[in-house]
Amino acid sequence: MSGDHSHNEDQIDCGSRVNGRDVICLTCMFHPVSRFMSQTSRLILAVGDSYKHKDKYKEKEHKHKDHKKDKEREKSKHGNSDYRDSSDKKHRDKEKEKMKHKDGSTVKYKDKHKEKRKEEKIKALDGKVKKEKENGFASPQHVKSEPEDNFYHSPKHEKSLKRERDDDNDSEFKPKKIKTENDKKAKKRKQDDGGIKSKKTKNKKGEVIDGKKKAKKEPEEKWKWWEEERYTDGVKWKFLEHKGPVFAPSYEPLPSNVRFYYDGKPMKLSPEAEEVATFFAKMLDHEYTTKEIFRKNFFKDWRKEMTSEEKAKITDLKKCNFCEMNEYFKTQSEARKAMTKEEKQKIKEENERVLQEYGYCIMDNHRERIANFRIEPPGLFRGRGDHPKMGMLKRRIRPQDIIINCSKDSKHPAPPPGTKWKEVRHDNKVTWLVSWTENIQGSIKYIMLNPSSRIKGEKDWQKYETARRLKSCVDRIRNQYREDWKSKEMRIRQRAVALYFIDKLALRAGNEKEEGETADTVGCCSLRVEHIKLYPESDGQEYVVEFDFLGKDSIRYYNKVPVEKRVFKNVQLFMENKEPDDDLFDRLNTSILNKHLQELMDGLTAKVFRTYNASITLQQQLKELTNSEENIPAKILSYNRANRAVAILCNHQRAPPKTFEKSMQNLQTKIDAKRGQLSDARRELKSAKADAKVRKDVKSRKTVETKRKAVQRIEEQLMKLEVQATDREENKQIALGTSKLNYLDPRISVAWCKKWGIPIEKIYNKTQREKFAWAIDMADKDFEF
DNA sequence: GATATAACTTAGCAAACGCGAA
DNA sequence: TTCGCGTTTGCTAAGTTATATC
Repeated sequence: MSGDHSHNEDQIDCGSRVNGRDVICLTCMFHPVSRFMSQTSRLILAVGDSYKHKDKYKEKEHKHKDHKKDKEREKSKHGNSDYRDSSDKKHRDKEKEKMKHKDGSTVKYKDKHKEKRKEEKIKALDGKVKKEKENGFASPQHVKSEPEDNFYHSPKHEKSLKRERDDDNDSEFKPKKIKTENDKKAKKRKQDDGGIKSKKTKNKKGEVIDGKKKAKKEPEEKWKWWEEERYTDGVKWKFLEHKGPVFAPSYEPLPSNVRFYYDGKPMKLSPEAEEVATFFAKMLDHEYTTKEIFRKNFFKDWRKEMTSEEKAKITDLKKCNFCEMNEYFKTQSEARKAMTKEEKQKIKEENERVLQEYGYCIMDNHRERIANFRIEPPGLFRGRGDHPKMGMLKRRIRPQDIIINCSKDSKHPAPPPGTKWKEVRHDNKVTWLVSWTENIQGSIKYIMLNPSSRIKGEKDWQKYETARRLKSCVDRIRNQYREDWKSKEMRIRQRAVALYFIDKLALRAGNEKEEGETADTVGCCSLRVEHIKLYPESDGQEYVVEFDFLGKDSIRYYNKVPVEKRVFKNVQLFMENKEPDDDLFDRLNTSILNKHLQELMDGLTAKVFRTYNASITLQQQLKELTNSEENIPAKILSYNRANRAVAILCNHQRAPPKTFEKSMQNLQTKIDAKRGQLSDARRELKSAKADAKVRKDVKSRKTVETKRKAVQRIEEQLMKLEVQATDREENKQIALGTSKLNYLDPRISVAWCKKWGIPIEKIYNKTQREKFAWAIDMADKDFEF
């Protein structure tokens, strides 16, 4: 795996090991993709668990924190000087003069926020609570190759794709009305497509039950919602009926022989305290339970559940022994695995029954699958990365916490006997069926429909249509932000540079986050000076910017990329006279950016660039990598490589599977065996040929043919295995699923499959085919994103 | 305009599932 | 039939964006 080249000065060499993890350069890792990756970018991939420490990274953070501490003191002495006012470099002075000219305001958008962060940081440091970056994952980042031929004009907007549904302002949402409306639609479609499936889709409410049975027996008869009209004016549905959520099973106290020990002595806990103790006991093998914050938060919340006697006695978590409880749960889990077939079958049937009862709702005459109909059970909060709230108790949700959303005229879900819902509302401007407020962040959680549902599918389709519209005006937008790099106003320059990063590197928007409430992660607009390094020259390239920060889910983004001179100079300017923990874009936030984007194109937001660039990259890559001469497995490898290119662009990483090495070894063994088989078969063919030459009879000629076919078959099998090995190796720490599910217009994949005669099942599994049913149905082989 | 809140999408991990080899 | 492994599915945290409120 080791490459013969090395990366940058303070970078890690390809093939070396950092803190026990392999460092792999993607250029070595998979060539076809690297072909389109910028030759100048340097991609380093450090292998490891996303939330594990990486000392090198940590060290750097430490340095920054210490540095920050010093600077804080200095700053409090001298006040916060405006970086625009002092510079010893001539050209920058000139730039600054220009800036001042038009942008004389002294108030920076983010000052308040920044100050707060500083205060808290000082507090944290004073309190000797050192925050460390947990994630040691370096991103396998690549720079999107910028398409030059973006002048394709999508002929239609999503709005024009379908006629808008008449909004009859029906505030009552009576099924009767729906029927009338549907009858109209049925007539319309009869004209359109000969009325296929009209019977089922046109059923009135009472007949849906019938459709239920039908759906089970004849799953091929699916509702083509994409052939119908859409609602307008924010109405999401007109009729909604469901059975409410399924609550977590109530707590079952431990058997008396399973004991908790405090300070070496057995201690019987009250049911409330015991339940919370089991949450911790179940996690004993997890790294979480060794983390100081986790333990602190857990213990604090656990004590809240204790009786006063327990509280008085249990004062030190270190003296708590949960081992017996932990053993008990392990035994339970073993027992579950060892259940008889019949027992397992019974459980399966019960699950199916619950699914049938609670897992579906009726929305506008159709029985639709609900995504998450079970309420999240109580437990300990497991935040990602260095989360300040990890270990806190996630409390049990009760009926009185639940808000039900359904039609007025539907059969309302009944709360469990003796309980009440918090509220039953009838809001058809939202898509959720059930909601509750969670106690860790105070955010609202929802029960919504499955991705295969009309309501989700329509939105998904619309998302890709917006991205396709961007395709037709991306050149104009790019030209504009290039112009804006020269603006006299700082805020406009910042906006333009940020947009360039979002477009070129597929960065997320980067909202501001409340300090101390979540892990310290950033996106584009919230980048800080400490996340960027500038190299006027590096590795023979000019104007190189190095990004190193923790993004969503505390996944590390690392990328060293050459940028245009003007961008470089601007970033230099933005960084001037700032502290490491100052915002890079102090005059920009996501709201400002998105407002600007909205002006450039209707419906345009920062995240559309991610969708657009992901999809366009897939399409380009498929064109480039697919070889018409190759067989199906080879073509699928090409598809996966194109998919991989997108995953790299979007920085979708995964921890290498625990069994990765072993599984590669197994595959290699298979390959070796197959090679042996092949040489045997070839030998046999040779001798059969020789034999046939001597004998010259039909039988021996037949034998030759048989042997020839055997060789061919084995060759094919070997090729398949080798392709599989390549694919798996290249995929070691790249997650394809996220981009496939969320960023790639499915019509591109469907068109590709149709063009090359690849069964769609090879690209999408059952769930994915359900989600993308609309695309599978509507895209033909000539579809262009 | 700033801030809070609501609604919805995107994200990675791990348990469950299911299939082929032994 | 069992076992081991790859794949699928469920789970829920963590983002983005729109909207409401002050």
